[in-house]
Amino acid sequence: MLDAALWTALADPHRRAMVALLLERPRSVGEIVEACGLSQPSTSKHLKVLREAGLVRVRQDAQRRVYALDPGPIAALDAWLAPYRALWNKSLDALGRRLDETPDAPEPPAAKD
Amino acid sequence: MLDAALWTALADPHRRAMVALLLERPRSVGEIVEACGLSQPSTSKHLKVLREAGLVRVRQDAQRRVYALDPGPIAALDAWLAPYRALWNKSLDALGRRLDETPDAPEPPAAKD
DNA sequence: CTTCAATATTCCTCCCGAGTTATATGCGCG
DNA sequence: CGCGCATATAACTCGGGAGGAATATTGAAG
Repeated sequence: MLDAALWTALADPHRRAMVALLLERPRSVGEIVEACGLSQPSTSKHLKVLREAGLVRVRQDAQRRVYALDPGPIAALDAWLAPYRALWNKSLDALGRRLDETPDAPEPPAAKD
Repeated sequence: MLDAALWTALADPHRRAMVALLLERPRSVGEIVEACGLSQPSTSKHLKVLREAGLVRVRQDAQRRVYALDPGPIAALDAWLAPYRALWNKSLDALGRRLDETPDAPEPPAAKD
């Protein structure tokens, strides 16, 4: 189960914030530090976790390291989610299929679509 | 940020296994205990976490408690994922758009669109 | 080669989450 | 009404993850 690291990485709200931040555009560590309000070492550690989960990639630009999002692992998350999508489609479908189990409602003719 | 509990719940591999188990069909606690190989109290605690994250619902059947998956939170996860979907679609698109950044390739005339 | 800026790493502390054992609750049955 | 089964909760221990301070590393510039 390789994506255990992926779930662990995304379990932390600060790391999710970083990922959301990197969705807009790649950023240097300094920018991320300032945006997240964390200390620099803590930020670097979080970035390391994201890196090892494969969620981000680093490009070295002079002294700066620019982090960018890697879409692969998030696509894997989407794939994990796939089997459940059928489930909630079905439940929405059942909702739309009218709740005729109401014992005292005499079938209101509201055909709202 | 209500879905912090959701991420926390799904961060644990045992709980993900339980969720996957409940995707097939609702199960009693005893079944889940046996399937996951955990002790009964530990299983109950995990189920409590899933319950408080809204991921599962309980139906009481005599002494047994039958747990079933609730599609709502997973749909929320899907919604969270939505902004990233564009990202990896774009990256796949870029792959298909041919990697013409190869320095020695003299601009192949493949105008594929 | 020295120095400075940007980032990573180490060490330490603390809290939270997971597991186990023991116990409580609730329900059906005789 | 007391017993046994299924599940939940409490009390406790333990390991890991998160945060901060201090330090190491790397690259650019002079």
